[in-house]
Amino acid sequence: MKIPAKTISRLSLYYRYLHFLSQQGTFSISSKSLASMVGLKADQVRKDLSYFGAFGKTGFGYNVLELKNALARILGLERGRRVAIVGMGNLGLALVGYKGFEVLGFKIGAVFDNSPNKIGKKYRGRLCYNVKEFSAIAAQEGIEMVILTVPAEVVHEVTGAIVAAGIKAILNFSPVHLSVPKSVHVTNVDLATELKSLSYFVFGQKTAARNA
Amino acid sequence: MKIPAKTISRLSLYYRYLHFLSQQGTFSISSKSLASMVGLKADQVRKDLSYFGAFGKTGFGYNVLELKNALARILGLERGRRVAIVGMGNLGLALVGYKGFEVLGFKIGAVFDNSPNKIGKKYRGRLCYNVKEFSAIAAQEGIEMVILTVPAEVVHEVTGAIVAAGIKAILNFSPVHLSVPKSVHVTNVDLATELKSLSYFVFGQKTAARNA
DNA sequence: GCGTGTGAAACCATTCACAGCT
DNA sequence: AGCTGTGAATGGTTTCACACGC
Repeated sequence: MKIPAKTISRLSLYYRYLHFLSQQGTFSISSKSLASMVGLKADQVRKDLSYFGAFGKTGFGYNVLELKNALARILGLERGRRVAIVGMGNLGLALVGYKGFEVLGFKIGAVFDNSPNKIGKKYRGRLCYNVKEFSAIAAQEGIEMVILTVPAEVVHEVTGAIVAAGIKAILNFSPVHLSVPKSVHVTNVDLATELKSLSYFVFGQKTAARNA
Repeated sequence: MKIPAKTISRLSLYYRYLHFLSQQGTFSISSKSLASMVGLKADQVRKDLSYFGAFGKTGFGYNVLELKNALARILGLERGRRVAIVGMGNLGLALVGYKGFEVLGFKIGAVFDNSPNKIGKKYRGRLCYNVKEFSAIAAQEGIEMVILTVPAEVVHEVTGAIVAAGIKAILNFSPVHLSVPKSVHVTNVDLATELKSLSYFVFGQKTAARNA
């Protein structure tokens, strides 16, 4: 069966709320309550889960811990993945300190930059390596995923090195399209684009004059 | 005609590349070349544009500057929108310094926090205000959009203040669902969720055992 | 020939509605 | 009674394919 990509990102969302609920000691939850927490309909939650199996008990709901563990398995989170951040500019720096990653099982295993000012310095306790050494350090540190926060000018070069090192997952914050082999998964997070879309919904004009 | 939300985010993307092309002095471009820059098919580009009019010349392509200006009009970017950042933690701090916003016509008009340690300090030249004064300062500074980077615990309270101040556009980085009136547009950027989705595509298992 | 604009077709995702279990 | 799991229906988006203009 073909599973929609949107289903996957919703599963990630559910996982976060289940994590929270399990910390609260909540034992069970219905699709309806879970849905209202994340701002969706109960149908959607059940359909999403149904792609992967039947996790609930009829007339009862879901066991929070069981469902959380099932989602961890599905999402590949059973063991903490080691992540590198490449590019110690503003954004990279902020992400090194972002607690949301560690809580959910990701470990920042190494950070990289190309500037002599930054290489060798420590950021939140992590030594910054030369991006030229990426392949060696990534292997040594068991890096499996990369968060890419470098400026547009060096994206292609850096991406080449990351792909060559065998990394298959890149979360790309730089505002350019990455060309990578199909076997490498890229998710783009584009802050300026998000703002522009938002601008349309509030201020944009729904139609434009035909060109003269 | 109903315009897909996805079309809008792609228009934002096209805009960025057109901006770049116009700086290079490129005069015209075909849907095919534009598509290859952003990693899409030419059909998609043409279809997206066709919702708003006919901007191209048959057998020739699009005039870069004309198309860029048309998109600016459509997206509501003709004049710089003033944006506030609420929450001067790691991420908020990084975003104050993020150049991508200013380049594309957004202005960081004010920054806010609730901590006495931060209120009154300057961040990248911008005075940090008490979030309690949000309404007054936002009016004074002509704030039209908000980037929300506060911790989960205070999200509801802060969101209430933002909505009460009449803001209609929120870019939410906090990992909780915002409940706001339908007239307020929220776009969520959830970094941990993006990483988890990525994890699925690389490490996740496509099916799970039925529950025992 | 090259490249746009656009209906029509194909594809994908969400919502509905209900059977079935506890 | 309450809630899940899922086929069927609906709705939305992308891709196709072709008429038309330069």
